[in-house]
Amino acid sequence: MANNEEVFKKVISHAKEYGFVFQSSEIYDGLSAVYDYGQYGAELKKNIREYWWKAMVQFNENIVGIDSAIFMHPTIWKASGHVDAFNDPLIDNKDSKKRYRADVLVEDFIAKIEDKIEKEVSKAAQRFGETFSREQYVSTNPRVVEYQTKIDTIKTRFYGSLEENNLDDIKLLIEELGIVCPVSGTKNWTDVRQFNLMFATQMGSTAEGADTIYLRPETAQGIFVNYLNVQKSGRMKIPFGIAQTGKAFRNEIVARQFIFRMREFEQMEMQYFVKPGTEMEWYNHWKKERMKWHLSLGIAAEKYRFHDHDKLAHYANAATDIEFEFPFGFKELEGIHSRTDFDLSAHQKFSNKKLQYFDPESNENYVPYVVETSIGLDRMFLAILCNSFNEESLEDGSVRVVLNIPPVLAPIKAAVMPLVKKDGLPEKAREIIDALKIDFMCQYDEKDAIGRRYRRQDAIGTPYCITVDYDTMNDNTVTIRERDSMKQERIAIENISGIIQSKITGK
RNA sequence: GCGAAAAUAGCUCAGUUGGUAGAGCACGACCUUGCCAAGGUCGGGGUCGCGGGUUCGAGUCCCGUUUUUCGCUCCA
Repeated sequence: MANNEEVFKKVISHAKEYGFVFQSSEIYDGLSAVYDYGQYGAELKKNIREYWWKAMVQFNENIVGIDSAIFMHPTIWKASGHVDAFNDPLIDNKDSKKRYRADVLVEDFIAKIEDKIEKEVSKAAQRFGETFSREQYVSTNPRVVEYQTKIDTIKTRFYGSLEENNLDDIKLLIEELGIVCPVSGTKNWTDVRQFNLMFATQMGSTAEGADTIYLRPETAQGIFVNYLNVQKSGRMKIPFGIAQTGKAFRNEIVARQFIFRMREFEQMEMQYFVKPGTEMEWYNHWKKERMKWHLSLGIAAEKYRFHDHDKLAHYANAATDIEFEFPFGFKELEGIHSRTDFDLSAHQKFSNKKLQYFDPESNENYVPYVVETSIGLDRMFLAILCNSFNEESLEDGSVRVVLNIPPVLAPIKAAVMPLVKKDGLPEKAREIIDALKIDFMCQYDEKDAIGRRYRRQDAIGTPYCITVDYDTMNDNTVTIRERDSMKQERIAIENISGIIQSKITGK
């Protein structure tokens, strides 16, 4: 594991040194858990996005892509459950280092008092037998009344403070009640803090007219609220899918592990709308399809695994993660969720608009069920980077740092270089790259010894190097050197483009 | 958020009991060589993460802070 930590550090510094990923705002000491993509990172990221888009949208006639706005109507986040579900006051115990929801601690405390009441009630019930009236008992027995009063007082104060956002008083209440941490048994609490995982901003240019709106914490809702627009304007028939890639924002409490968990990140999501009752069939279909997509990149199958959820989120009736083995362990890369009609029904309710689909086959109206595939683009980027990074020991004892990026994703597809910087070789190489760069990202390099230039390309994962030598001047052939094998082949200039194309696509 | 470690040139690092900032690589120019990285000459680049303190004097000691990595925690 210590070894893996080393590897991860090397990947991170390689990413910076070679222009893949930079810390955001670095000259101002950086901004926590925000990163920028550099010249090669932006290419790699774009290529991953395109590879996904092709597999989902271009290759599936019944899936279309959209691009919805990051800003959305605030009520959308009430309907989706994000406002309520992620607005909890949290408190930490300093001794056990456990974090609790303050409301849960208080509710648990109240539950204990209620237990006491129940004990009193059941004792009394035994004593009085059939003549026992619970209602009368709890309203007259002084001890029970006292308990009940205490509960009411706590509740009034707690929810009052919560309403006023008076977090100090919530902490005071917890201290006054003598609530202890179930793990450490101590009352050594931090202040109560409110964590809202959504970023808020103001829309409207005047202060009094401004409304709070949120930066979307997921891209899925943009698809749900547009599903009828797309269905009608695109004459889509169920089952059909809507795909989207785009930025999402989460105010993570702890954001770490390089670009694995960032506050601003990019998702690639597809929502598949199906007839209720068929969702499990499609859930299994997409589970299989998505794993196939990952394996199509030539990454070892052992690096991947499914992790089926036992505990399901409020919107799902089945869920699994595709996990990838990062240097820091198997972690979620993609989620596949059967979201039922939770989202569409919620939007139907909150918007007062019918979001039903008329099924011409069965002649019925229904709210479709949704199966979602959702992959983190940045995580995929990190997976590719970690998986590609290699320090190879060569036969001559030297070490070669190489990124074995799948050619289809490589930022630069080919480098063109003259063997020497004279005798017309640079001009010839320029001619070649000028033709080649119309179809491929290419790079020209004439500085330093040729072997060194090859190694520079290895470090950024360029799969092919085209070298112009003295033979080129006579017979219009060049050598093409392959990154992984370091083998060279002599080919005609006119065939370069076709050969690179076929190697990249594997056809 | 708690705890641990780290931060010196673009990168990797050295810097002695506190005494005026170094190396290799990389980068730029020129010369030389020419198929798997490190030939020669010259050159550019650092207020040692930031802010305080102790001291005649701080990269070095102390405090705070920021960022990163790790453990715990959290994770729609």
